[in-house]
Amino acid sequence: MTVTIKEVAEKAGVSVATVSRVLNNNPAVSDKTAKIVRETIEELDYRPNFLGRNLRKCETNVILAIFPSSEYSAGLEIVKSMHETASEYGYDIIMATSYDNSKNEMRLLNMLFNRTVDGAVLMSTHLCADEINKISEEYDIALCGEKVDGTNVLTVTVDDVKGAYDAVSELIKEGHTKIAMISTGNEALSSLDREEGYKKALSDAGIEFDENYIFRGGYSFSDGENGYRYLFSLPEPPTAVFAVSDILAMGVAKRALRSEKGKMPKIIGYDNIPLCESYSPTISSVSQPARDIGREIIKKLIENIKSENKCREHIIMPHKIIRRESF
Amino acid sequence: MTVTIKEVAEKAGVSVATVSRVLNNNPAVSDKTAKIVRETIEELDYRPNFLGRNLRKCETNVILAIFPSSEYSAGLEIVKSMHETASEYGYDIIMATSYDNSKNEMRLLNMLFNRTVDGAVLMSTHLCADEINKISEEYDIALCGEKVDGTNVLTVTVDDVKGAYDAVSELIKEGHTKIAMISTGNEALSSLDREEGYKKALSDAGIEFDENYIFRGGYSFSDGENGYRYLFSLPEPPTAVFAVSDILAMGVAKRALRSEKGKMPKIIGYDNIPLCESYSPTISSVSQPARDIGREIIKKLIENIKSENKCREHIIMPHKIIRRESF
DNA sequence: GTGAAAGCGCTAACAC
DNA sequence: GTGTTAGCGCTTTCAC
Repeated sequence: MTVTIKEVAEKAGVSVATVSRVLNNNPAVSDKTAKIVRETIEELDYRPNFLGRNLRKCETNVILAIFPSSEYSAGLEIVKSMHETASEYGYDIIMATSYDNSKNEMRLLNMLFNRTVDGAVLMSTHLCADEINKISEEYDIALCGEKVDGTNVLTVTVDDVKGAYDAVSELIKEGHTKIAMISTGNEALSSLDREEGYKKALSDAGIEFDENYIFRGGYSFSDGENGYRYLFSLPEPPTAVFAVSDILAMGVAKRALRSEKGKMPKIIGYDNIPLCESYSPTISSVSQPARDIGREIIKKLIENIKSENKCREHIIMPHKIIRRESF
Repeated sequence: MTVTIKEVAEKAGVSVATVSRVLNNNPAVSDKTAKIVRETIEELDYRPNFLGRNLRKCETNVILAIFPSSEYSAGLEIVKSMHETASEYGYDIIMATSYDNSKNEMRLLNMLFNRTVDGAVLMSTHLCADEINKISEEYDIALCGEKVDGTNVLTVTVDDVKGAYDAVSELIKEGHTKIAMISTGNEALSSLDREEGYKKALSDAGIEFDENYIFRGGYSFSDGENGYRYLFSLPEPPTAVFAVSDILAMGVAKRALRSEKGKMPKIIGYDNIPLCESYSPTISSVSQPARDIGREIIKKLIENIKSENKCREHIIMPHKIIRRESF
């Protein structure tokens, strides 16, 4: 077993309370005593056991970010900024992945229930509103990037309806009328919102919505490729494509590049992951302000952790359309 | 405060010891008592506080994987498989990023020192051999993907010298003699090994090594692009390029595609990240067996955690050359 | 089969 | 300014 506070106290010839005071920078310790204690700590290479400390204080200064899948690269950007903000407050961020499995998600949330972490950020979730509300009665959680209807929990997102609306409107402004959409098949809430925005933009421009112009697959690159194959074998293929994620957009671009028919449709993705800038062609996208999202959510979550007065706002951050070669 | 074991005991009319036994499936409890206790737990929605539990048992069943940067996507593959293996043993994996900063790394390792986690896997590290050895005397850690010379710690890697050797040898076999390398500027140990393998392959084939043919930048896509710009403005540009990472290789490919001089060099990257398959052109690569690496390292690490008999082997997993369009 | 009680390492009243 | 002590929530030995 490792060295404990008691051993430090004995060796330094003081009580454990004094050692504890030194550890917590309590000013009520004389400089002389503090010096001796610090030297002893150094000498024994003592590290406080946080299990004891946390048990007593009922806090860990760690926040858990739960990812839906390891492919959610937009989330990594956000976590990076969460980390920076958390550092300022003396908190650490750890990540874990549920691999799109609600059982895993619950298991990870156990770290919250059993007080291994002080709070959790769900970067998209498979839980339903009731479950989320129940958890938030007793624990500090936040939703990031994706709101869940019917929840009353701190949430930071972009407006997905509006983001999609703006993206599609840009395409319309350029004269396109045959605009297809590539969405995800499941009930990912952000996808549904983006579909709504897509339809609204068409309708506001007086373009009739054609169900055949929506392809619903999964999240992956190859789903984008399949989307291309489907859409461009239609009798009247689209001239522009709006995809609910950048990876899907890249899949479309790749297939288009290789197709013999040649003509490259205009393409716009969503999330503006770093790779958009690097892909060939570079991919236009709807950008989430990752830095601001991460900062905002951690700031509010830590405030919630520290106070009885819980903020349950739904904060909407502004998005931006980034135009690159694909559009 | 949440409901505790004591309240469960009172409500169920038994002692805390009995509740604890039920929680731990101790067979010495009568079915009747167990049933009552379980019902009470359900009723009160009681969740054991792991801080108490862990403090007592001195274990948390959580392993921390420390990432060097959020761009290390090959690591995500490995963590996925670590997670699968850990689950079988009742362990959870959490991730955190040091953002290539050894101070952050040490801060994260505090979770190990203060017993918040039972073990840690360093997915590449900025610590030196002495520090690592010292930590491993008292705590269970493992190195993954990158060995550190002079350490005596459980390590699972591929043979980077041989991986690079094989990649370059393949290029030579195809008749190339002007083979450049794109490496990282810093002292990332795997990069150094890969440089060694590169040189050895050339020398074994009787090709003279030309320092001008090595470009050293960072890890990013744009470093790959810069590498291309540098190499292909040399009086005698190479005909093939070996890059120490797939992202770098993609940067080269993109610039090559856009260059007016037209000719695409043969390109091979390293790590075989999923994107290799999706990029345009698809990127040849040296593949690490991510699944096997993750499984092996977690299996051994958990064995170490549970036993006094520490395995400190350096396990080398086989690599594979994956040929795609870029080569 | 069950309960009482000690104790894991730490912090925070409360004394002095 | 420092020490004594209770107790955070849990497990486990030892009685019974």
